This record gives sequence, structure tokens and C-alpha cells, in this order.
Amino acid sequence: MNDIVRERNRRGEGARLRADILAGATELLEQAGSEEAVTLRAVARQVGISAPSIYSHFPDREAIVEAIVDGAFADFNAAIKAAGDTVEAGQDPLARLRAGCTAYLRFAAERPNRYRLLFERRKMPGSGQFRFSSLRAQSFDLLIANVQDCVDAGISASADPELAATAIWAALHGLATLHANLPERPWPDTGVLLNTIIYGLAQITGEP
Amino acid sequence: MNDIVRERNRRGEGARLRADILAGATELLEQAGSEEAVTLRAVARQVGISAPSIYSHFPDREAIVEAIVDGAFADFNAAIKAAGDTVEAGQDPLARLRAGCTAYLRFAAERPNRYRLLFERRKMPGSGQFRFSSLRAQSFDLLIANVQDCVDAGISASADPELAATAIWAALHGLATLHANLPERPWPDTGVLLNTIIYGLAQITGEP
DNA sequence: TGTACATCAGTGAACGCGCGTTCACTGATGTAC
DNA sequence: TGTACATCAGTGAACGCGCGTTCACTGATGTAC
Repeated sequence: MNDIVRERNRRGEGARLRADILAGATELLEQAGSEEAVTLRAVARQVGISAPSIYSHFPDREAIVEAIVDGAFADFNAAIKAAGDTVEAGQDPLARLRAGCTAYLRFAAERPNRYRLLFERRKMPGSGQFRFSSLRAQSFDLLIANVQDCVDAGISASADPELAATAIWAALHGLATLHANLPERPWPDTGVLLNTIIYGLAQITGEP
Repeated sequence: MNDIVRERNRRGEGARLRADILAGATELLEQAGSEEAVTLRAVARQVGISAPSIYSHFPDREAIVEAIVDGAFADFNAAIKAAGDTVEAGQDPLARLRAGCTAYLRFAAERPNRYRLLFERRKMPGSGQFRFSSLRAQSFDLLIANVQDCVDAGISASADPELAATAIWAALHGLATLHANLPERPWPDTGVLLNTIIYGLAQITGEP
């Protein structure tokens, strides 16, 4: 990486370059801040290869970005799932819900540029269509389940967990992107805001 | 506009071109969908002039985008203020709050690309710094006032109207951008979602 | 064990493109006399 | 009223840039005999 001359892979190990390209591209995105910075030539520079070498592993520029997005979703889902798993199953569903939301905001705060790619990508390749695969819905489904658990435990008064989850998602996403885009504004404490959001939107009975 | 050959302005009316450039650039943004589409040459094509003519009125490309943003904020603020003003002052503060939020979402839905520019622009020119001028804070201040009115009227149980307003803003922004970026997803009805958000986050007493 | 050779990983030069910006200019318009 | 001229609105050609992509290639590596 980093403009250093790479050692050429041995025969049969050419596929390793694919991983290096992807890692370099992801790093580039995280540093440079926007998808447009991920150009074929910049990626090649980052990885230490010539630009045409990329074509052995990705059909075009768009495919690299797609691969970054898929990787980002995998990381994102894993982070949220891991946070929920720190709370024992069946125990304290509110804590699980909160842990998932906290992990959501942390991911967005720590990898803002990768987060942006998750839900702010505009067009999908070619077709001009959007995608929302199961990979992409995974964390949202977990959020619904967490709210449902709160309802089942009698902690939440929500009559429609999916609706509540959608509202919570919107609030989290809005908070994450506003934070990232307007960092110089004085923001209320994230923990307090998160309580407001969770208690208010999941209709948690009682005070924080 | 539209590749049609413009008539040259008469002497002393050269400043009219500035307005035409701005209008053309705004239209271009709204059609093409992203800030990057607003190139000097594309704007010139749209307006029907040569690219260098723009330099009589704007120092560089960035200045055009800045001007679009300022115009978008003015339109945005006006739309929200107008919505609130349809409800008589002092009368039904909840209706005022809801009207403002509805106008917010409507603006975002009807001019998605201009809305995106409002809060999703990443860097400001040169300095790499962000801006949040009073023009930009205006609608947020109105939102706080609307929540405060609900508190004063005994409709809202919120102990911290600014906190509640921030949470509502985040939810609206998140909803607006998720709607725009994932239109193919099945979304709950906007009115129902908005009720969930307002009642939950402003802690409105009673049921919708 | 030695060698010819196919394969594989990757390169360097070049293409055409649209971009922001600069520069010297043109020609219509209004004004001074 | 006529005319010379300054001004103003805008142009056309050109610059250097980084981009995605194509193409013919190179040279190390492993393998068949």
C-alpha cells in the first residue's frame, strides 16, 4: 500500500491482488471522504500497481465501489449484531435495543465515509435502479425484532413495532448524517438524544 | 435555456445573465441529480452561452454551487414558514408544529436534489470548513419555537424543547433522505410516520 | 537433471473525453462632440 | 443630424489535467518431457 512498490504475486496467487485492491480502495474512501475519490488510478496508486492491472479483478470502476459497499454492509451488520449479543438473549430487551442503536451511531461516527456509502448511494450501476438486498435489510430486521421483544416484555407500548423501528431508523440515520455533515454545530449529548429517540419512538413506559 | 441560442443582453443589462446562470444551474441540479453535474460547461450549455461568459458573474464553479445552496435555503425556509403561517398564531400549536414538519418533508420529496444540497454538502470552499449561517439555522429555530409553544400550551410534556426539536429534525432528515435514496422500499404512510415522530419525540400527551 | 515452453501477473503507452480556466478577440450599443 | 469612439456583453481557441479504458507487450514462474 501507500505508493510502495509491491512484490509481484507468485503464480496461482494472483487472486490476492483482488483483496489488496479492495482494501486499498476502502482505505482510500475512508481517507478521502467521498466515493468520487475512488478512481481506478487512485486505487492503483494506493495499492502500488498500474491501473490496468485492476481489470484482471474488476470489470470496471463501478464494480470496485460495489464491492466496497458490500464489505461495508457486512462490517456494519456485524458491528450491530455483536453489540446486541453482549446482552444475554431474553434478558433486558431494552438494553439490547439500546446497544444496537448505540452501535449504529458508533459505526457512523467512526467510519463516516463508509457509513455514507451504505444509505446515501444514489444510483446503482447500469440500470439506474436502486438495490436493497437482504444483506442491506439485515440490521433493520434486527431492529424490528428488538422493538418487538420490548413489546413482548411489556416495556414498549408500541402497537406497530415495524412502524416504530422505521421511525427509530430514520432518527438514527438523520442524527448520524447531520452529525457528520454539521460537526461544528453544538449537538446535545448523544446518549441523551438516543434516550429521547428510543423512549419516544418505541413508546417505552416509564422514564429513562 | 435548453441549448436555445440566447439573445445578447443590451448594454447595462449584463447583470441579467447572472440570474439566468443561476436559474439554469439550479434547473440542471434538479434534473441531473447531483452537485457534480453542475459543471461550468453544462451550465453554459443549459443557459445557451459560452463557458467563459460565466466568469463575468461568478469567480469560479464553487461560487455557483454556493449561490444555488443559498437560494435553496431561502426557498426551504420560506416553504416552512408559509406552512406555519396557515395556522393562526396562538391557535393550535400542535397543528403549527405538524404543518411545519409536513412542509419539511414535502420540500424534500418535491425537490430532492435541492434538499440534498442543504444538509448533505460536505465541504465548504477553500478552507475545508463547514458553514451553518443564520440562514441555515432559521427553520430549526422555528421548529424549537413550535415545540416550545406546545409545551406552553400544556400539550407537550417535553422538559427540553431544543432536545426534542433536535430529535425531530434528525427524524425528519433521516426520513427524507432514506425516502429519496431507497424509494423502492415499502415505506409506512408518511402521515402515520410523522405522527409517530411528533407525538413520540415532542412527548405530546394523548393519542393522535 | 536440464531445458523448452506455456501460462500467468502485471506493465507502459496511448486513446478520447470533459473538465476549469485563461487569453486575446469581436462586434453591437450607446455617447460625446 | 452625423460620426468617431469608448464601453460592454460575450466568444472561440487553447492550455493542462485526471479520468476510464484498450492494447500490445514483458518477464518471472512453474511444468512437461
